[in-house]
Amino acid sequence: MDSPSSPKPDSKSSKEPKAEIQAYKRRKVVQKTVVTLRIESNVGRQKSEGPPSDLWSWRKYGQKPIKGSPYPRGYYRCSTSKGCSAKKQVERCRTDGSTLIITYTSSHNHPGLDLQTPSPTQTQPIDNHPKKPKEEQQQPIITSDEDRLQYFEPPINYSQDIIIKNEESPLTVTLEKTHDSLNLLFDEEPLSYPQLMTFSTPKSEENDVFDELEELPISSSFTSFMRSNFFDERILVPPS
DNA sequence: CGTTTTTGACCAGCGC
DNA sequence: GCGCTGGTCAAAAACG
Repeated sequence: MDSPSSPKPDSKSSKEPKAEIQAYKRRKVVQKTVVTLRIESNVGRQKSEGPPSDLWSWRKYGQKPIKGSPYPRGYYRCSTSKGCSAKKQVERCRTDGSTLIITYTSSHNHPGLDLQTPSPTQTQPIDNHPKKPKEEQQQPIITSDEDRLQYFEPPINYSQDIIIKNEESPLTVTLEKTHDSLNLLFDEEPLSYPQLMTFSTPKSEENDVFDELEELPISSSFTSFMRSNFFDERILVPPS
């Protein structure tokens, strides 16, 4: 179940070492927003991966098989703007192939398409953010660092449940997107979404055999965690 | 012809 | 200190 082509990563082809390799990310302290959406039978454009669903264009720059997951993880970069450093990782849930896990990193330096937010004056109903000024869609919220600002907009082309969770927080917000456009401006504290705490009962879709095609020892905690979010609990709101 | 995707290799961080 | 895993780059191929 390794590489479908050459499962033998040879390293004999020693080409000249690149001494100009840019410094990789030193740490993974960058803010990451994980959006978990369930792919139902509603998907019609997703071939097999499901990279779209955003307002920006993403260019795939890498793909790697994740240990413990039968599905590879795709690495995308925003191609809408040349100077945009927004990135996202798309992968499927190891236990549910119907669940797509999109991890957004960095942020966009440009507004998304005008597919939504027709009224610049009419802000989104979601403004429970204390720091949510009036940046409609043009001026980025520059607080301190460029990594701080973030144009975040969840996929709005599907009708599945979207679970947004912060990597650095056990918090998991599950919200159900109906058909409206949701503009969420995430900061480093997505702990304030009292209105987004809506949950829709997941339809009993026909899950593929992914449920048992793997004999990987999944931690019971993980399973419990998943179940808690998908079937029992909807959101975990830690006391700020 | 330009842009995007694919694939292999390389490197850094982390765990053991 | 070594090995493993994850993340990114780069070249070639594919596609529009």
